[in-house]
Amino acid sequence: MNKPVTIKDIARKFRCSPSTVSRALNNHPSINEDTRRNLQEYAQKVGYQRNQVSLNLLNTKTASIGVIVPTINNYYESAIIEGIDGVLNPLGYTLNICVTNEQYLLESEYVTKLLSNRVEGIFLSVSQETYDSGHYEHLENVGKRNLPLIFIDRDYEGFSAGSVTIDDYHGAFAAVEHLISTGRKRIAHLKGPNGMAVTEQRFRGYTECLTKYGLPVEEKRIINTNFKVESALEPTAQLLELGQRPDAIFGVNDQVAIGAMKVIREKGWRVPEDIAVVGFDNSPISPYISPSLTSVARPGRRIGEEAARIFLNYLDTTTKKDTPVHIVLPSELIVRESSRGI
Amino acid sequence: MNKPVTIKDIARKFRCSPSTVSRALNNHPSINEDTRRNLQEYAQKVGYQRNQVSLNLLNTKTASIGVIVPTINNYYESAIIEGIDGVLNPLGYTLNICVTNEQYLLESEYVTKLLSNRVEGIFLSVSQETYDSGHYEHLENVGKRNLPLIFIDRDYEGFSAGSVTIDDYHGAFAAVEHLISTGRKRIAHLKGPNGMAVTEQRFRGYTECLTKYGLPVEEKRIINTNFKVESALEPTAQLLELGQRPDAIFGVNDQVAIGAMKVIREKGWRVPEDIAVVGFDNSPISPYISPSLTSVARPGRRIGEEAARIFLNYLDTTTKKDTPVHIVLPSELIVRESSRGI
DNA sequence: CAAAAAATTTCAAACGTTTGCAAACCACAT
DNA sequence: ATGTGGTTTGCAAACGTTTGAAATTTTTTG
Repeated sequence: MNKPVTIKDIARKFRCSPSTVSRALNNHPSINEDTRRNLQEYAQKVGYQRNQVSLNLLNTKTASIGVIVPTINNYYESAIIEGIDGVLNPLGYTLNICVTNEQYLLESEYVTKLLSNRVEGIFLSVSQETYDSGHYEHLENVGKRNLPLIFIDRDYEGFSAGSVTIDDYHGAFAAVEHLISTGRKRIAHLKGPNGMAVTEQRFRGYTECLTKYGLPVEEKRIINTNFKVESALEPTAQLLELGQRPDAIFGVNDQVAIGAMKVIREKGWRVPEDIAVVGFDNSPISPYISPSLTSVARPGRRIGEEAARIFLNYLDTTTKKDTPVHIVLPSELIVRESSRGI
Repeated sequence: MNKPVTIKDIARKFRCSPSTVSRALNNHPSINEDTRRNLQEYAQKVGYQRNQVSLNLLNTKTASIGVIVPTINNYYESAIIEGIDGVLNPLGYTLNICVTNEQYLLESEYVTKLLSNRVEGIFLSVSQETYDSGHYEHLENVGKRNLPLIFIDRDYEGFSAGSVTIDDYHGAFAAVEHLISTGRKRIAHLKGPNGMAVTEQRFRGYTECLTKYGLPVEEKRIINTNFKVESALEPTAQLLELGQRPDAIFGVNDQVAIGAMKVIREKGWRVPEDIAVVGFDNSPISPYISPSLTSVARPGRRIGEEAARIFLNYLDTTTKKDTPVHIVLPSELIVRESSRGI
């Protein structure tokens, strides 16, 4: 690992000042044509790369922004990141992606690290632990710096900042309404972990829809999962053993719905004839599994894009930023085979 | 967006020198106990965050490393990243993730950017365009700097550097051998894009296995896809219309295999009775779709971890680094319903 | 009380680059 | 020779931090 060539090295070699080298490499007009060519050729030859770190220090800006997410191992999350990247990368920004694994401690450390690295904005999808604990001290310094902070996907009520989320409530409502409209009456819900906004919003959509149509909200038809496919297996088995077997299952996401479908079939029931299944996320394979999965689509990429635009607005000092912008994107029910009418 | 508080600001406030503040905040022993406490309290109060950028410049090191991948929107790729992160993050490194979208130009720009940002190593999963073009000029400066460079997942023969790949050849071989052992004779292959190492290795495993068992390699049973589920639909339909209909399909990845299964069933055939299907990747849902998908598991996380270890070895100057380390991890066939014996 | 020792603080340089301003150089006309 | 104007180059400061060595203050000791 060699030391990188610096402007000073080149200056020494050519017995000129660093300023001259700097200007030559930047095509400054007041540099002699020959000097410029020689210096540029030499720089090229020795593989000179301008030290961006020093520039960042000089300009007290870094053109980098932090993105903190619970996981990237997931279609939806990575679509969000692609959305942010798609808008900000062409503008010269570098993304600093941090994966918290749903841990408060990591989230907190990452915030500090990003602040310390002088990112110009932070996009944060709050971790589950952070939700549970209700902490937001780790965001205090972000507030003190008044650094652009945008919550993505998961809003965090305790803290005033911009946010882009999707309308989980209406998405869930639509899903359940659809199940009711196809004649289902005993609709179970495989819920996410308690306390998380996504979880609770969808849950609320579920319960309020049932209530609206005069159906009872039965506690025994509501079981928690952790979003993963494995976590749906045992709960689904339980549901199937209820005296009043559900005739539909609404999963908090596609993973859970897929897990439920597997168990249903293993126990000898049919989807959708005996039990309809609806998921959430519209993950890329949902149209291709069998039966294809009815699901609520979340525009992941657009969340990222909108969040990036909010960020860019923050920078625009002409706009007042006193009132944080909240954008709620609509979700869309996509009906497929797994919930066909009976 | 306020200017961050600096050590100088604090020094001015307390009418002392920046050195004192620096030492106080770093708990240097030669600082008076009271001074230290006062300064620390004040720093805390105003939300001082040490400027890592200036430190990076001072120390000419950044503790950050670049990761360039074609996409993160994919279980396997993101597992690799998690593997790298898992090893390097606890050691204080920051990952700088760059997504090329399979474009040479972006890959090239990212290399420059990372070099310019003085990352201490680069993990590169070469983009498809780079493969196609055979370019590697964008890596020249990495070579000149003698910066640790590790190819992940996709090796790049034109350039001498460490690499961690998986044994695609034997994985594919095992998959096809398994199909043959269950009595299949007309095994088709949904191939990836031509020219990519993964594609060609798996293809070689496919052809050589057929040959070994005395089966003909029929061109009309081999069709290209682009890894995505949609790109398998039309090709599968074609396969089904062959006079000699295939009795098995080996997909270059799970996505493609899932697409194939869908078309097979839509056309009225059964999986695995009429046509067996095998994928590659062992993606998390493969056990849960119906029929569950036989697939070759690639240890994505381990690739990342091993790559990180190679990187750490580079740093260890005691080891000679003249001969780049190449690690090939085994892949493992996982048999499920989609290829049950007839 | 002076001198020595210890404790605490400051100075200055360094990391690599850019940039306003001053200085040097050149050619040419007076 | 002197002045003018233009071209080219160099100086020095700045960004924020750390750190060895020097300087200052305080404490201890004889």
